[in-house]
Amino acid sequence: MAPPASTSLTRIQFEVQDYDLAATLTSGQAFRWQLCGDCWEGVIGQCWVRLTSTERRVVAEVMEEHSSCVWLADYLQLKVDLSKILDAFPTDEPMRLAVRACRGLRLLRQDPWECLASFILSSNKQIVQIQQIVRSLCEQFGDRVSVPPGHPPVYSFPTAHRLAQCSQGELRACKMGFRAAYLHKAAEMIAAAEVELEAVASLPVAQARDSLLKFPGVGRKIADCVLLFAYGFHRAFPIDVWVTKALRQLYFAGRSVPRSRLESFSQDHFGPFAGYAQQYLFHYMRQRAGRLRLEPVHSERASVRPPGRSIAT
DNA sequence: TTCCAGGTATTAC
DNA sequence: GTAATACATGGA
Repeated sequence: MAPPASTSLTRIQFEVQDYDLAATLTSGQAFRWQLCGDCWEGVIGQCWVRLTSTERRVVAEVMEEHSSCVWLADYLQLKVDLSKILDAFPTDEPMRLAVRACRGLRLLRQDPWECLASFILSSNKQIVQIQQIVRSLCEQFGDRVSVPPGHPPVYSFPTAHRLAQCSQGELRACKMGFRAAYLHKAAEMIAAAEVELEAVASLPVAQARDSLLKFPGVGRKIADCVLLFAYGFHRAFPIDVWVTKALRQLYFAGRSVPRSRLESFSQDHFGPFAGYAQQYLFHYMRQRAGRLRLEPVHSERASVRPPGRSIAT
């Protein structure tokens, strides 16, 4: 376990248009971002990151050794022209309301293994519980990363090789229940190079999906999450309980609709950025149901910055 | 206490 | 092929 390599912080500013950082980081794509005072703190790869945003800027603080900003711009998809994406959405009333509710929401570009593993842990779990499991997994099996002086320890997401080495019992201690067997087997498959996640990126979407479906605990929905959140396949359209509810209520007059019908409708109706539209509908429904509580964490971590107002609106 | 959660695998028809 | 059911755990 390597000690922190440096102690100095670097500040990087990005000019942006239409970037809603809070919506992006709380929309159920990634599970490691925490509101600390008026900042968001998380880990990308081996790098601790603190983010804030204003109307025209995203400001990042990272340790000096990670100050090349290419990886961060890629993760946050800062260069994406959002207006082009929103213009491609269908012009119906539900989409208009969803965009009005969370305009500026972006899809992230995450590491495939972290995304795959996190979503294997997501099945039949609430987002807050997924966050707890992932945090525990990182603390138990991740590596310490460099943080500012006085900051509590922070850990990277554990590699597949690391998780393949530990027992299912050790994984279960992170409260993941029956998902431990799935995660462990998936880690073993990666470690044995049965599926190469890097190669999936260059496949056509159907073949990419088939590759992901080889992992235990991965069905259509989780495969589509990874296609969308890690690989950037913008037509992937994960249908979970919230999106099912959104489609039924907003497009099928509340009727019960077979999953197969929802799948065909999603592919026909939402266009080339269907996955983006899906994320707007997902976040809109959760917002409407009052399921987004953006309160700063009440721990010593919050004292790194003075508590500020909630970003929730 | 009961229901349900960014589902999947298994079994039954 | 579609429909029910078990699965670990904990928030609401």
